Amino acid sequence: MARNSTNPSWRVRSFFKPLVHDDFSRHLCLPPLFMENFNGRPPCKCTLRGPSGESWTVGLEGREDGKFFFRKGWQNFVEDHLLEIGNFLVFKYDGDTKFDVKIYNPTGCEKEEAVAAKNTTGNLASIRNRKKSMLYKPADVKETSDGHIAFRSKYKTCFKATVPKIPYRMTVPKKLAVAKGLIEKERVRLTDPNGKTWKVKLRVEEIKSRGNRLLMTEGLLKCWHANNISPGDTAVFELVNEKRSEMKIHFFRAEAGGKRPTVVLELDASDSVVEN
DNA sequence: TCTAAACCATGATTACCTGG
DNA sequence: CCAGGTAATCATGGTTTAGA
Repeated sequence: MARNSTNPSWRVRSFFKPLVHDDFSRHLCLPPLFMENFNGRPPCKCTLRGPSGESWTVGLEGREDGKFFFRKGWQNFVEDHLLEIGNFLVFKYDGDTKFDVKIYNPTGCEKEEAVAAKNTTGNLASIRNRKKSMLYKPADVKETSDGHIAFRSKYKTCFKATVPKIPYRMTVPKKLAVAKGLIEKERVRLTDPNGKTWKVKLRVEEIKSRGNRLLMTEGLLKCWHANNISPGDTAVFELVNEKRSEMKIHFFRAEAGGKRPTVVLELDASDSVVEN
């Protein structure tokens, strides 16, 4: 049966999906009523046209319970548009195999980063990572006349720390950890300057009747190794997404003699800068 | 042997209290 | 209100232990 826009049997042409569960990154369930349009013969591949006008090919797979999901390729769409819980997607169907997708923030406004998304399907993961990294607002880093490094973040929250002698643990400043809810999280995702992401475990350590501290542990060492980072180097963490505990990390290496670089943090929208 | 957790020690900083 | 003393909290890192 030809599916086209003039087919009067198409009752449901569009639908919306709020992203409320954290499994959205693997698949997205389509509304059963919308699927009834296909009379049991849905296409196995669809094209999603994002807000940028670029297209992504996504598999449409059925499950035994009769539900249908965007599956194969969907993850690319999610990553390229930096989709996150709270985003609101509107799908408009052309009656054939194409969907126009609009993406909105919880504020009700269209998501800016999504408008800028470019399709890289089929390219290497590193290209995807690099592109993702570039979608973060770049920090303004300048060397001052007295040899210091002025780091101006476009995000509200950042902190700097020296990579400790015992490199597989690092303290997250207490105030920030509590204020930003990190103390209740199990993991953070760090994006290094190459755009590669690292899942790092968070662990609250009790300090014998003296309160506690939040440590980044498992996974941290791999990130240091991959970036050739050693104890004494300075790392700056920007909290780029509070809900998803995503941080972008910047490195400033110590000089050969072990002299640490002096990094001064500044913020555009003053919230919390923590200097250790 | 390496990584990571658990526990401990210490110095620095911050918060709080009190007397003038 | 302020200065000084004290207690509480925090950051850092060392040691020991466990598990892969």
